[in-house]
Amino acid sequence: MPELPEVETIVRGLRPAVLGRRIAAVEVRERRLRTPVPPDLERQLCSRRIVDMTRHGKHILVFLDDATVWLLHLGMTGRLTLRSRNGSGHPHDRLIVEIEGGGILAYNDIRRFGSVAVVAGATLEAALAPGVDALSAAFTGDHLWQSARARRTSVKILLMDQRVVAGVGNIYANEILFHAGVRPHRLARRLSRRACGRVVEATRSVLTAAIASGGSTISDYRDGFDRFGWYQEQHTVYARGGLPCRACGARIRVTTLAGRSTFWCPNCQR
DNA sequence: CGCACCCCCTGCCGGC
DNA sequence: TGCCGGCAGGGGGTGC
Repeated sequence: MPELPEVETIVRGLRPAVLGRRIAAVEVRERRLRTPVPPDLERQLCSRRIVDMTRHGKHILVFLDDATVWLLHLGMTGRLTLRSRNGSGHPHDRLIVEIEGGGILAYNDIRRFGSVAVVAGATLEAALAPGVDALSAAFTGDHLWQSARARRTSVKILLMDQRVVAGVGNIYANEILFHAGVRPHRLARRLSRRACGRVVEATRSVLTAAIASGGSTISDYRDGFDRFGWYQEQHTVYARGGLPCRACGARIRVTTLAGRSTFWCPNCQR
């Protein structure tokens, strides 16, 4: 589910609500996530004050007052929401964090593909995928071009490789390549610097527009306050196989690339 | 190295 | 109506 725009929306919403507050209690309801929840997570989080909350790629970073960082990755169906009070009726709650005077931060994850950990601030970079954040100034056409040069893979697979650029998943890779006018299976190393620049520009504009719409809700995604995103209404190709292209009317094509559904317009993308 | 294919897990939807 | 296969925003592992 959550790619960069969804994670950014969650962080923007929750950050002001938790900043400066202390974690009063921690309850792990399910330790079997993608990687098992560490046995000492409760101890690592409890009584810590939250000094900052940011995002890198698809990771949520919660900076704590003992120079550690609480890392969350939401996988496919993860949600991080703030509720006024604890309660039952939330079947897939995996982690409950009580914020002193600030409600309950609940990590809910139907499929348990997400992960939770606490790392020392000094080891943060090692804990994250090495790719530059898709919205950072470091993600340039030249960076993409240089990354593509040594590799023999398609531009879509490269764009989704978190070691190259962090934050782009399947929905937005499809959307970005439509806006850049580039076919997903084009060999990345055969793109010109100029074309790489167009892909990076499209990345910035698509992700920014998606954030402005609160992300895409396909089925499971909700923001930090349990609200839907609306960018799915602006999707041009994703999940539109067989439908007419919004720009030219040609039928949107569907194929599989690296096991992921891939959509493109045979006329608008070359 | 790249990639096709599998896994993890749960829910939903369409077809029969 | 009910069952079964296929598919889903992610990531990691294997073997060719």
